[in-house]
Amino acid sequence: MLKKNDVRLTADETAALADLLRVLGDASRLSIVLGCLDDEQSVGALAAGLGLTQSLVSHHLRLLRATGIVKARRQGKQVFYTAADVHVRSVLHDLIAHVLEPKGLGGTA
Amino acid sequence: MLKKNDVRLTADETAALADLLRVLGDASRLSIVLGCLDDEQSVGALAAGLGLTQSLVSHHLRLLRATGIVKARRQGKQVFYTAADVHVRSVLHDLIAHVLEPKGLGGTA
DNA sequence: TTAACATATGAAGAGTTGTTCATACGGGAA
DNA sequence: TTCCCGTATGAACAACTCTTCATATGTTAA
Repeated sequence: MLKKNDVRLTADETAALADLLRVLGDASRLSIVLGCLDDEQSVGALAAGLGLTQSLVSHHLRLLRATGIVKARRQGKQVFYTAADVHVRSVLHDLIAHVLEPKGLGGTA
Repeated sequence: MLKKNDVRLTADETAALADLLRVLGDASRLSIVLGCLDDEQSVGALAAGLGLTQSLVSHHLRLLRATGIVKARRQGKQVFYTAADVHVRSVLHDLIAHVLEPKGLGGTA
């Protein structure tokens, strides 16, 4: 059982979490992650579907993969990306759920 | 009931979520938020407790407040900050829980 | 009023980052 | 082999951000 107000993370844990959040904290990158969160998507499909350059999507995917957010699978000429594991999906789904709630976060106030 | 793989956010919602994550995606700022997540803390107490400059903490708190992550209450000379609402606490606690799980996110792979 | 304390703010610089362009790599088809 | 398609990579630049320093604002006490 975990007491609610026990939020002490070590400096390293805090830094790691901050890194994760920073990587997700870009609109292009976040849309890429969401675009392949529950289904595999090729680089080209992501680029076309999001209206982004193929080069840009590839650059972002490299960082996302290096951070462990996304994993790749090659099939012929194409490379398919999706969430790296169930943790990533869970975290993102939770975040989305919170954002979609009434009086969501990130208000202009 | 929400189907699991329905993660379509509008462009605005995606941008808003990315903004929130970007603001949280800095180690200093994240530590400040965690430092006053469940209890009110004065600026000076946060600075001292985290080993950060008072000026830096104040700068970060301004951004955190502008983003709706934190709220302020003045009492005499001091200003006490804490999480803006239950949403923020919930999101952060969820994130921490996920990070603390075995084989957590943000691996070096 | 003056003085001391707590916080906020502005300017400035070093470092980082997102994007674009051009090009290279790699795989499949002919 | 050559050609085309899909993806990755490197360079370069503008834009942004974190931090520090100095100073201003606001509050309480004397």
